[in-house]
Amino acid sequence: MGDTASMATCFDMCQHRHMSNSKVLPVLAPETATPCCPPLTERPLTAEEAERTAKMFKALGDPVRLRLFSLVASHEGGEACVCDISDVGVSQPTVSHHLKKLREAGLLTSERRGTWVYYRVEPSVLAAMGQTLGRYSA
Amino acid sequence: MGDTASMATCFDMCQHRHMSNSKVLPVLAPETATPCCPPLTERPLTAEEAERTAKMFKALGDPVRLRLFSLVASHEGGEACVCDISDVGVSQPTVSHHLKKLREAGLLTSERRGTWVYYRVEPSVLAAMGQTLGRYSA
DNA sequence: GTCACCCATCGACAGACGTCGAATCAGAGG
DNA sequence: CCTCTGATTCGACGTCTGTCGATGGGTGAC
Repeated sequence: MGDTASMATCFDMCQHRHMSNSKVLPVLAPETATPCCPPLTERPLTAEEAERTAKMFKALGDPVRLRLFSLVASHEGGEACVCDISDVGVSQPTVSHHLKKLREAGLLTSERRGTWVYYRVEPSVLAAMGQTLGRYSA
Repeated sequence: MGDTASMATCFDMCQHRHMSNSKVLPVLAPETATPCCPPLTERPLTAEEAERTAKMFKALGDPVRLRLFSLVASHEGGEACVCDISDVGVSQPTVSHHLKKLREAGLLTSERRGTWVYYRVEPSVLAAMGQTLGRYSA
């Protein structure tokens, strides 16, 4: 299950710009990361770039996953226990399944503390996606 | 086939900030549009918001579609004929199928001029997606 | 230990999705 | 008119995916 790690490193090459929250995020050596993806308007994506980038968008392409992600992202303290976000209209196994997908896409990280499992947003991957969308909103 | 229109209007409520390209884009009356989606970190998305927003991400969640979109977005003049972007490794009907999906998601618009059909990026929807991702990359 | 609780995994199923070839539609030009 | 070319639609097929109930694994309390 090394998907999470590979997606996380995928991003870090994408940070052409400065990040103000470098204190919070672990700093990875650039040479260990594979390049992720330029803005979609810059040049046509290669097949591999598209394959890699599509996984991130696909992870947010399901309504339930999007709600779960939003619940974690907006939760107090930046993290949420599974029991806090299980009320999205699907069964508990399904919630677990979607959280796993989000984890595999590198969008969330999980940590067990005692009885509960806490999920937390991986900001770097979000930033990579935003960068891929380009500067339309500037 | 009113999907394109509804997605386009979905965005325009999202423009809390000024837009410099209002000359290019049609200006829609805000009261005719349904709100799209706040940043994912601001508050949990409702079911309808998630449903609507997920469609946009889903559209970019396929490698072939992502490449097609990138080909249009990066093409000279901001638009591309289908014949210019049909070399992505799938058959021509499949290309047409994916372009239709991107159109229905509001990400592309198409226009027939003589023999050829030209596709063009809809910048507003991209902006809405970027805004939904929040300010991680700022 | 035993029980209760939280969460993940398993197995199965229906529906959605990507893909193709064939057919069809739309213009341009004989 | 007919034909050629570009693009979409149709019908079919295999695969992927979201969902569930049942089961299992881990942790804390009694």
